[in-house]
Amino acid sequence: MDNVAFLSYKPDPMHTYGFEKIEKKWRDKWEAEQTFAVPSTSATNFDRNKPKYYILDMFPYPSGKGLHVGHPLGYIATDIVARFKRMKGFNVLHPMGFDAFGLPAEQYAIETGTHPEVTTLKNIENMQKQLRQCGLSYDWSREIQTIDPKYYQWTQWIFLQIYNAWFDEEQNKARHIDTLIQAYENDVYRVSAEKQRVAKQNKDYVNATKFADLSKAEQQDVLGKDRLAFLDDVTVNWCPGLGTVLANEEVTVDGRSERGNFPVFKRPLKQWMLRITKYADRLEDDLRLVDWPAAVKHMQRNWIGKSQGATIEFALERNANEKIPVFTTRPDTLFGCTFMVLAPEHPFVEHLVTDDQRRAVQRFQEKMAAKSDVERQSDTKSKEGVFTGSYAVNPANGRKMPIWIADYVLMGYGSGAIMAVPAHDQRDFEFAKKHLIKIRAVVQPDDKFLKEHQLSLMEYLEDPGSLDVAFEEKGVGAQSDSKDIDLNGITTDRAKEKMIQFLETKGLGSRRVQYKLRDWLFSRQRYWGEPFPILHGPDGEIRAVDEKDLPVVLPEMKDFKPFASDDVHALPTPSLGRAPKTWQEVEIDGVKYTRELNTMPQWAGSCWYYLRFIDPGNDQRFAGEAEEQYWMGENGVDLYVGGVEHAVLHLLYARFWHKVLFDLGHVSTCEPFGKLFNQGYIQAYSYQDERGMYVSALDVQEEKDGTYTYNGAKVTRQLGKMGKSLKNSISPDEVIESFGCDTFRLYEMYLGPIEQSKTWDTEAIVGVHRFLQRVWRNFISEEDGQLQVVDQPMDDTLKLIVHKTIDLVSKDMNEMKFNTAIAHLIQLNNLFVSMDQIPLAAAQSFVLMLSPLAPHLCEELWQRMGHQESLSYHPWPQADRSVLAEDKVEIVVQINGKRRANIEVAPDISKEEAEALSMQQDNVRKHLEGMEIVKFVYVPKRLINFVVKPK
RNA sequence: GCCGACGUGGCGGAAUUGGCAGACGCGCUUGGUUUAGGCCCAAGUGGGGUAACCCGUGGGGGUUCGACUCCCUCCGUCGGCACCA
Repeated sequence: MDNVAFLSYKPDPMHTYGFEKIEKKWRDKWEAEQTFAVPSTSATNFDRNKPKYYILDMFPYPSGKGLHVGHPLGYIATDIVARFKRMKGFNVLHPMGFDAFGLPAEQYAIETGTHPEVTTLKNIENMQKQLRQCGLSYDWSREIQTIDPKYYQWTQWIFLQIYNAWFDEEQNKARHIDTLIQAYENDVYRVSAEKQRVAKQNKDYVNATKFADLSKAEQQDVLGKDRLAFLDDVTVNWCPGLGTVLANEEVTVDGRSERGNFPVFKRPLKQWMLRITKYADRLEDDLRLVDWPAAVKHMQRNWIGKSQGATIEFALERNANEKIPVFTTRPDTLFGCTFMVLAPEHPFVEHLVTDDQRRAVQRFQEKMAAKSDVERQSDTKSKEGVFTGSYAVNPANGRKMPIWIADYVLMGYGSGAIMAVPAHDQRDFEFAKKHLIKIRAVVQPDDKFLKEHQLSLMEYLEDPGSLDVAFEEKGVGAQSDSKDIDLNGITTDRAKEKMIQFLETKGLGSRRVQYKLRDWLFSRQRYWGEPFPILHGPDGEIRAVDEKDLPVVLPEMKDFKPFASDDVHALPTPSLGRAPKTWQEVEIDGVKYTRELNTMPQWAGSCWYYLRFIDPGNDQRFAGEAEEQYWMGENGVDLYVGGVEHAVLHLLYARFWHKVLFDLGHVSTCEPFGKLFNQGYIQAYSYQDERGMYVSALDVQEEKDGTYTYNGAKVTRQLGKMGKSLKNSISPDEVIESFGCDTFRLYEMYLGPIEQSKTWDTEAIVGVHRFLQRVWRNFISEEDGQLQVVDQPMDDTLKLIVHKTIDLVSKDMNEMKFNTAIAHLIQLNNLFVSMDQIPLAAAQSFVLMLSPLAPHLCEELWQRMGHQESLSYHPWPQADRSVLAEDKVEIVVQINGKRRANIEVAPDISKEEAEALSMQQDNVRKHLEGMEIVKFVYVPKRLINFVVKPK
């Protein structure tokens, strides 16, 4: 069947069951009876003693484009698990909602010229309609929308928790800001490390002896140095095309916005930041605790970028008191350091440069400043740099080293300066070769390396000719040339350790853990987001909105467009600047405050929505304590399913918020998502004509020679995403209309493992449809529509097969291997086809097992079997172990690994009995003739193997 | 460049975790039903051979009575990170 035929294909009514009627009947019934609604944990009809299972989908953005068949893949999978767990006796929480704030919704609203709320609500309604026909067992009574003021009231509340918290390094957790104020007021401010650090940063306040003596604005300024949410002058990613700044995570590698693909520029700006870096260590460490795909953990670790090493102070040659700190992960190679490199923007450069080098350095700095980030990052080969004229002293051996600046050292990481060890670092090596700087090998390579390059150890370490390959060392020992420390002949790991200890005792440096993770830029200049619950006073005081005054409702505005611009130099201006003055200005006790005009980023609402589902109607707290403890207990969300695209952004931010809430005592687990599962994508072929235009995939014909044509013209084929613009999108609606929702669900699951990407193949769908038709025909007579099931016991063979299937399908369900579960059910059903009459017990087990996958059909059959209650909460069938414990098993007899016979034996016979029995087989005897048995292997229940050789 | 995952018929994919490779479905072949096509039903379908049997899980090597599965190595595909010191 080609694609054209698929469109017009309708199963023959003569040979299909009336899925349209059946599916509508049961969907309506579930909805009318609220079958899947979960009562409050304190309700009388709620059994708190039953185990809980919280299963969650990543909630969607209500985009205007509607769903294609790829979207429901994860929802169908979670629905099957939810239905399975209910039958297994769990209280199942399975909610759905919409993440409706943010750029995509606003961009769509701008494109269509209507208010984002109107378009968003319309899109939500449309998506709900599409989701409903997939037969998903959500508790819709718990639906949430992030744009609802009753929801974002708590988003704002959580922001205030973060704002009113500081990170106590000693306890390695967040605490309420009052504890810090108290410490300051108890005069600790004057003497504590905090005070000194703050004093250093705020030279103006050094003279104040008491915290209380500072002005309100000054106090807030001091506290801002420690609050987990704070205003700061930072270099931000400014995107004029979108009229907003973006988080690092929202900028692509080639320096464009992830949404809209507009160019992004660096520029300094005062912005709200969240101090996620304080949690870098715990975010990294606690990945141990969660059951997540290795790839996602890997990506998060990569993003956090923890590396262990040391900070080493390098003194200037001309003045030993002036020091430049560097960070290194290879302190053991300190003796091999032959020069230093600073980032071109490093503030110390000005101080270092000598008169004769000044012009060259300035020219280089200007050149680097002119380069965009994009250019600088893509250009990893050139290794440009210039000598500053100054020298530093290697603290370990007193050698004099030139100080350079170069493009390959970044200001944003470590201290913006490095010790260069050209012999043992690829980049330093390339730089040293280009600029003819001395190379010194100090780590001894392994024997294999020396052999390959035909070098002796001495040659390697001394001969300049060997240094072309020096940086390739594999590291088995280290050399040193100081009397104070001996690293010779020990492993790299031990040498690192020894060097750090040496540096610390000598006061030359210290152990240091460095992270790539930066603080989270939390403000946006767009309209369609949560307003900050923050007020600005006339004297620069920052003041949190009182909790009782939440929510700060987003003002009604006709013109909500961002101040976007083609002008690179245009300044970021918040859209809320267009809001009425009555909204912008607030008077408290005679003081006029203005509202914060930035809004929160798209991620804010999704950082905690899983907590709201627990108790969505609560207007006293984000969720009731007892409810939170029950549903989040132990593992948090028990199963969280969504795409890998959220591996770093959403999942890192949500973990961070959750940890703050945990530290402040608002939630009971330190991790929100115990188990995470990434569903794959559904891919589809798209077709382009000669001009590169996409043509409708449904109208493409495959020719006999394997090429593809559209209206007779040749087109090229490519496998990729499904989408309206690619003209290869298939909506669930059309599939459900032709084949029914049960077939659609079954088919999506049958394509392959959920975690894998797979190709949508319109042809194969008839396979599972045929299966469901056969199921129907097996149970319901075509002539009279009567149930064809007899209340008779199963014979032994059928019993064994049914119980084996129960065993296998149960296992598959637990492991979410729905494709193999379906295969086993098809197999059992094929057995039913060959039977005249199906025993009731077998039919019931079969229908129960199929029901999570094809719920409508199974409910109908279940009812026709005489049951009043929905099977949704009926216990899952149990495999009878005594049936499965066979009294005879067939095992293979092999000779030298070759199968020679099959014999039936009792499963628990002895090795000797097995040997004797197998010897009685003619074929075995024949092959043993003239042979000597060297060894006899017996694997109980599996096989027998004779190892023989000619006599 | 670094890190990670994977490689099984014409296709999507199974394999009780080291035990009869290819379950199940698509496609294909033949037959039935049908005015015809579609739908539906039945049988067959890794390769070679009349057959007994032989060969087969990217290539090569190893461990084992026995390897898709474990180890080494090479090749290929996909994904992540990318001047992070």
